[in-house]
Amino acid sequence: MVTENRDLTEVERTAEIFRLLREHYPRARTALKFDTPFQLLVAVILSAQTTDEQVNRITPALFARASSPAEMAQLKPAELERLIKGCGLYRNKSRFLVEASRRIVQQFNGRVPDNFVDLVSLPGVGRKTANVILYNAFGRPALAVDTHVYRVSRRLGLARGKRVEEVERELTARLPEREWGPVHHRLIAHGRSLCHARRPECSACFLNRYCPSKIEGE
DNA sequence: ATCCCGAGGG
DNA sequence: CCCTCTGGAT
Repeated sequence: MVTENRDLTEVERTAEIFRLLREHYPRARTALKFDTPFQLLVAVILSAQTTDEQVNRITPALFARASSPAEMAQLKPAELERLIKGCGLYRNKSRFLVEASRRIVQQFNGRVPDNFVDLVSLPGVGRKTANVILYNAFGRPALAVDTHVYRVSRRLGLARGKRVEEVERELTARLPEREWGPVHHRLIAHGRSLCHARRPECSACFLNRYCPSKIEGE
């Protein structure tokens, strides 16, 4: 109902962007396969610098061997590295998985914590991983800022801060809590399908009218 | 700021 | 060959 020929305000522009994202990615959700919070924790740690598809190829055999923190805590480093090879960064990830599993057993009675402070206290779990677990495993309001969310939201002018934590604050401030998780997945879907890191497909993008970073001819 | 690090795409 | 993929620790 924009009957006047005036520029949209910032609030109107961002609202329109979020609306179009919701319209184009109505069911965006994590592609990682998991049955329990612990399995999700493992999958998210493995997903660093790797595609979800690659993680899903590895986790079935891994979970068949160890699907609980108690079981994974006892795996020998060599065996675990073999199980997760193909994921990249496997030495770090192997160490994180064993150490985090031990801490979950010893300090949290074998249960993945459902709060941010305890989650980020686990080795290999940073802000992004903790927020992914809070939303996807426990249904808590959380907006994880990963490489896609960071890049896409800044290009669209939804956030301006340079630090990840600032971007997270700006995005959550613009949205009701129930939208935090869904928006995270929609921004990722958009980053993967059109708003690539290298050559964004601006001419094919349904948001290009509202995008301050639109590149002509792309 | 740098390191880790395999798989897949262009 | 180069780059990127839902990072975290030092």
